[in-house]
Amino acid sequence: MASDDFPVPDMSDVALVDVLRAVGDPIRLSIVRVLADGRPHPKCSEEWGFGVHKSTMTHHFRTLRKAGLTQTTVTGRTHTVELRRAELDARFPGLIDAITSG
Amino acid sequence: MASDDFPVPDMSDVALVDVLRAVGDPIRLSIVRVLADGRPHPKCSEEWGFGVHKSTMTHHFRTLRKAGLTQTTVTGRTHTVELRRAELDARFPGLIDAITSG
DNA sequence: GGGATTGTTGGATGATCGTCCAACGGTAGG
DNA sequence: CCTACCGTTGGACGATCATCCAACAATCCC
Repeated sequence: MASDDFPVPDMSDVALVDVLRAVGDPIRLSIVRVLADGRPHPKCSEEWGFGVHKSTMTHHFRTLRKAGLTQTTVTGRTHTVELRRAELDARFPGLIDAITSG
Repeated sequence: MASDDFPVPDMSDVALVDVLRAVGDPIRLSIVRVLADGRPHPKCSEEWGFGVHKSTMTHHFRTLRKAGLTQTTVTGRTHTVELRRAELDARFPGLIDAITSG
């Protein structure tokens, strides 16, 4: 399973309403707020202390990626996820700030 | 049916994730963008040119109100809806701007 | 009062969503 | 090779959601 198996939409194709729907879930919003530090995070990180099943996390990470919020990099058997910060800031100015502040 | 029949949550009780979920729908996002002009708008306004049933609009207006985004004023047989702009800006700085710009 | 306007309520329906589980597939390390 | 680890896939299930429809309620105007 390579990084190519996690395609990302063109940011110009990303609709605001889809971004909002993606972050309109407690777990996904928490993920985005952690990712807002700008660094890549492993999917298995202990930071995600939600009490949900592995496959549920897979579902949430996929939802965020397909909504244009994140991108996944595969290195060996670990996956790291990262916020598409610069692109998001260019497309939706102030949105990520507003969502992740506080 | 008076204005008291449309209770509004305390802004301090409003969670960001609920606001985001409320606005994560095409129709409700459009409503909020129209309301962003700061003026009250009648619920029956022609501005809402979505091809949906009356009761569907009732559902969306209720969803927005319960999420803390709007407030309703009843005058006679017409209802006007209004964005709780100042309160929202104080609670979630930059959010409404980010959502309604562009 | 009678009819038209404005909007809500309740129920029904089909779709989507969040979650879990079992099974599978690479990858790394002994 | 064999095992442990990391993560995905597919299916299943209950809950929520957006929508429509019919019926109702309140208000305004003639």
